[in-house]
Amino acid sequence: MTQPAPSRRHAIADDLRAQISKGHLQAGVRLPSEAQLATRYAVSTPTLRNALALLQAEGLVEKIHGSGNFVRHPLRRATYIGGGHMPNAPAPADGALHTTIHATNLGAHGHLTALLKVSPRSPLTEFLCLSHEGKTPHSLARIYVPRDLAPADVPEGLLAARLPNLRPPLAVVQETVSTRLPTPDEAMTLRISPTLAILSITRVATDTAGRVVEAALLALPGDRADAVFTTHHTTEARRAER
Amino acid sequence: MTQPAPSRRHAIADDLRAQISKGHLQAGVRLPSEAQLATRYAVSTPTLRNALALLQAEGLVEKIHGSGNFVRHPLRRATYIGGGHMPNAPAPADGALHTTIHATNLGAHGHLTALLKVSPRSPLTEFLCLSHEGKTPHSLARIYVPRDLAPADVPEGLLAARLPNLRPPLAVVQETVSTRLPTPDEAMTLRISPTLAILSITRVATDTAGRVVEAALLALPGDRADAVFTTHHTTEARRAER
DNA sequence: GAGTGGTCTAGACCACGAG
DNA sequence: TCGTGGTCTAGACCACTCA
Repeated sequence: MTQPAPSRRHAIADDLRAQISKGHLQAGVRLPSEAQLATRYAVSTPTLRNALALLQAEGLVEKIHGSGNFVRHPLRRATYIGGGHMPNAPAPADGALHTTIHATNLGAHGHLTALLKVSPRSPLTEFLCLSHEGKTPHSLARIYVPRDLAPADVPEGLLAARLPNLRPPLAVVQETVSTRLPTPDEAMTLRISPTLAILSITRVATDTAGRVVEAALLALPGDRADAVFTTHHTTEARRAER
Repeated sequence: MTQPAPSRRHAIADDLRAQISKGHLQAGVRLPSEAQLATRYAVSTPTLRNALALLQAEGLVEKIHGSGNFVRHPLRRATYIGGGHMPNAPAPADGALHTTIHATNLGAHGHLTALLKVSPRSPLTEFLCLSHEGKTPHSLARIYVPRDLAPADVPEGLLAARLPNLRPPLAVVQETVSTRLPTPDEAMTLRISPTLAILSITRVATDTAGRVVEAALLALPGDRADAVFTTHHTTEARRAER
């Protein structure tokens, strides 16, 4: 009833998907060339490419121009833990996460002024954080901090270790989660297809005095990212809600 | 540097996008037919359709088979408030939300057994909730409750009013947010393109005795949905975290 | 340079929607 | 029925990767 279009590209995608999940096509292997696959399935090349585009949007296949189509490695899911505990990145399952951080000074502009509640061109420090698990990119974070709150003279090599400890006491952390297509930059950096949606998290941290001390823009690959938020309802909290 | 492919379809999409944002193409109007647009931009029909597909994936354009391409109405964003306060649906900006609920009895199976921590075929009640704001679908929720906790004899017409009040005291609410492509069903129901990612929220509510009293699977259109989670750090809570 | 994917064309045929 | 979008074809030409 809800299967009006068993089009060829879907049939081909289903077949390849099945072969991947059954292990006939193992992770990392190169698929036959598009021309060969088109011949095998007796379709034209655009149709076959259309089928591959479906798998690509699901994150099952990675296309590398001039080289071939590859079955992606099984996705270890990256879990972002909400609630303001994590400074910048999701925690990988096995802890083998490597983060590079690059700091830049700049002036507030655009959405940042609203997020941080500062005036335009007010001095900020941007931390650009890219996390890898092994060789695969795992998350991209842009963290903005008013410059007077930023660690001033920490060598870049030590930033990763120091950042988590440099934050003032927080009162409220608000995280807004949405999904969107990646910018070309983000797609390149995270090595995902430009057609694969990302999980976009905007985190605003406010200190006990009501000042915004951090705004973080996180981009997580949609094919392997979860964000988990746990709320504990104590009796008092439940009472307070009414 | 990051502009390697100013391909025609992107140029066309950019042009149409600009016309929409400038108001030259107003919300709700039908675009010229694909054949006419192809002639105007001097490209073939597949290329033009490719350009429209980009706008469709961004949620700017809605294609209606046999009828035409339409500029979508500006998206009032649907905001889901985390923390277990909302029974089933995001809150619309202006409160004009209409929800239809359909209840079904079924046995636990698949992921549901793990989510609800019950044995296979254990009796459940499913509430299928579809929320509309005006004529546009806003969210789709499938809520599963162990049958002995489900309201037994409430007429369906009253369910919407009763559901929020029927829940036992909660201890922990855990919400997992991810993004994925909609199933064909979901795309139909939410009236979104099958290529537009959705925000998928799995909410598991546990009562004070540690029993899972509800598992909810929510699907929100990715082009207009946000999920907001706010964490209040009291001094004691911060201390407890260490 | 050989082989791969990336883009595009010009046109065919089918399926859906509205009058 | 007619105009619309949906799918597909066969092949051209370009750009990238790797030996």
